[in-house]
Amino acid sequence: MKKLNTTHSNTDNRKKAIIHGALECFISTGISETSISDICKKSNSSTGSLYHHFGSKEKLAAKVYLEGIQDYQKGFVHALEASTDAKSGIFGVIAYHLKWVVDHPAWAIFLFRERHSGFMGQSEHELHQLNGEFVNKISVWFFGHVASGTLRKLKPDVYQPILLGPVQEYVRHYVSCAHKPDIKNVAEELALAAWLSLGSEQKE
Amino acid sequence: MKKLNTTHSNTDNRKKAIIHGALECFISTGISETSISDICKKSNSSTGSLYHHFGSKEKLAAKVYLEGIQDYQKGFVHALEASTDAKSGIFGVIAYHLKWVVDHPAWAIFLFRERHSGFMGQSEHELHQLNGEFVNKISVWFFGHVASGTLRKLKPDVYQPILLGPVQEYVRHYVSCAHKPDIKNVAEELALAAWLSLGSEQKE
Amino acid sequence: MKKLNTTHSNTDNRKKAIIHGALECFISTGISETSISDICKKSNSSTGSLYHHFGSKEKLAAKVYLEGIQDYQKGFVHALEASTDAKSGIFGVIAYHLKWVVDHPAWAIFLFRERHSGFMGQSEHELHQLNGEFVNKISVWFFGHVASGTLRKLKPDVYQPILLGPVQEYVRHYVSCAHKPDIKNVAEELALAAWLSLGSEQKE
Amino acid sequence: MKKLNTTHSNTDNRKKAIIHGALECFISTGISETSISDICKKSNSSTGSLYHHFGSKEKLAAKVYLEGIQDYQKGFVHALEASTDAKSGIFGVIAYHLKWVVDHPAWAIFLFRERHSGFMGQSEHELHQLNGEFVNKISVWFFGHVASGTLRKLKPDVYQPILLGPVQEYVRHYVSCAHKPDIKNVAEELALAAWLSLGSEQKE
DNA sequence: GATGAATGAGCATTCATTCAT
DNA sequence: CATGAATGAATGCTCATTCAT
Repeated sequence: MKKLNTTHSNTDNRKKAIIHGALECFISTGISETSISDICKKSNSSTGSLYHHFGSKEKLAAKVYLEGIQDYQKGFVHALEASTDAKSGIFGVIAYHLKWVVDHPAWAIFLFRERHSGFMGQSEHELHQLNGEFVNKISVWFFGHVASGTLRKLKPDVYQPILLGPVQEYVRHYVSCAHKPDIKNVAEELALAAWLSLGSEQKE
Repeated sequence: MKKLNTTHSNTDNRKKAIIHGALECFISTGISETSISDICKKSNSSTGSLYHHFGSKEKLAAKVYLEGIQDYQKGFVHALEASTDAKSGIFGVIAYHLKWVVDHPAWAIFLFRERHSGFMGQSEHELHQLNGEFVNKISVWFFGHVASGTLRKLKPDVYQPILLGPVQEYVRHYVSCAHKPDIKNVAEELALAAWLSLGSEQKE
Repeated sequence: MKKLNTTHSNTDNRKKAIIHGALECFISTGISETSISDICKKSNSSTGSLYHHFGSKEKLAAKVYLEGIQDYQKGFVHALEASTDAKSGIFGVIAYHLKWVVDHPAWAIFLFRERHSGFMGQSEHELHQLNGEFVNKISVWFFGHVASGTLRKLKPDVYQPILLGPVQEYVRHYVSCAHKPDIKNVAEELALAAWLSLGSEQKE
Repeated sequence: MKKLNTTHSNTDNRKKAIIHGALECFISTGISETSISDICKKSNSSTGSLYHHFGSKEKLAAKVYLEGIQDYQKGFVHALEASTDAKSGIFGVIAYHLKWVVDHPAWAIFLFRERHSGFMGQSEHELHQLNGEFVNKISVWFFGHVASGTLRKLKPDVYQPILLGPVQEYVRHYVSCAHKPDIKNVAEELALAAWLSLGSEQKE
């Protein structure tokens, strides 16, 4: 009478359905504006079930956020660390960022459209840890290339803005409208821009 | 015989108080998370008064937003159009942006921390018009300098991200923590980065 | 400098405008559902003015009601007392009722569509007195004709319902829809019905 | 294994309690003047529960109305159609009407004291359908007896007013005061009145 | 008399969360 | 684990009324 051998139980499917339902709701109406009942309808689950699996709206939102950012960051770091030199690293991560956005449109909207302070609640710790490691790895990479002279020496705070600010800004706009970007060419131009700003070949 | 010379009526003061109270609340807890009652407490006004003057929470939020963005954009365009050449224009607007953020910390948090789609409601039209003119003026400036060869020719969509993405990203971070930036030097570095990305002197 | 010789001052006009504005609002949305502000808009007056002249919403509603019912009752009693015999009295008041409804459509809706208990508040006394006299006069008329044998002897409570119930019911329906009745013929049929019910010629 | 044979679930009881609580409130203070909180107190339920089951105040009011009118109309039609001739039909429905009022005093006040246009909102359709069938059945009955010559031929619009106007008017008065009528005798007199007005035996 | 800003209690409704089944 | 009825605090908003000008 027991369920034998369902490797991925219904439980897992249910959880996934809720997470995706929540994501859909969050991006189409905002986190605060999404009610538990909205999520239940979208994911064909019951209030009780949702609470059984996630405990609270806040924890569910955090779960959604972490799920996405983890995937994003893992690929990002991989792209960076797989690079053979500074220039290819910069081109790599910009291309990666754009591709990730195109491949995960819902997550992209959720992660990059708004700030998420205040919604992480108890899970803020987990997020901070994640971000700490992420920033750390990026910094290590940067400092290595600054030390070797391939990247210009700047105030530590500006590396990430200069590297990612333009793509982020571009994506934020792309994500607000519904319009698909011509990734290939845009990636090239944005990456080149970052490289021109960060690389150390003398100019001025 | 009445009301001679009350330059700023109580009505105006009341409205300003409400707008500023709302701004304070919005940035410290978020728009959705701010209740009308919060705003009333903060601005020492009554529910009725708030509604008498603004009609709804949505319209109030829109008013707050428009008030801020109008001031920001006016100065921005001025800085751009006052520039004598492309390089000084770029350095000018970056410096302007950072200075505006430091001078109007609350507005900066409100305007630059989150997207505001969905909170403009009926006022979206007014905002679109405002943004339209703003983007237009910037485009005109850019195309002029591209035509004259001082700026590189790129896809139209990437100019603004490359110009402002880094400062925005920097500011977003600065605004999340509470830490005052070393504006002077940071402005210089961010402006130079933008110039290196956009200027047409051959490098690569 | 004083207003000389305005027989009907602006004050009177203002009061009339408010009463009629209120009546319009009351019949189109209901008393409770009509706000003071609605009435002000409809009558081009200010809140303050309305309160200056009428003191409260309740008193205004009462004034509107009394104004109407007084006019109605005066004509009714006149029609009754001017009659030469029972039959002509009955035909007279039924015709009067229908004509009054057609001539004062707004008042008719207001007076005959709903009960007005609870809205008279302090003015209930005035209304009771008015109704008392009205019912009294009708009763006197009835009893006279019962005594003289032209009208059947019935329980006192049923005379008015039998006399007016049908027209009231007819009017209530006519007033709910917007459809003009063929007064002439309908009046004849309804009056005859009342006469058949009340008159004493033997039948059954 | 669960819930065997709970004929009337708690849910049903809860709904009934709310409907009756609402009815009580509506007749004692009016629909608009009754607050949701009043109904909750009267019915020992919570706001949330009320909204869970009825969706809105308007829908609840409609439900209360429909519940009552359905019961009233069903019995009315039955009394009419069970009659063997015109006269017994008329006497039957008048008696039925009065008896129903006495047996369901709260419903009677609610149904017959005020017009309910405007409070049905979305449910107006359901009501119109109900009323349509009701009026239809009555008309069929009337036309049958007119055709066979037992009832006088009149304009279609006046049959119902003449038949029911007097009782309605009588009941409306009875319902405004709290005084119990001497049903038996009154029913007789009102029914006779209707019969005298409608029946075709020559008189005048 | 006229005006309309100000007040704050009150209202319908929503919603995260709990819990019995 | 799943369900959905129940809860009640909280929210945005309305409105009769007051009062300074």
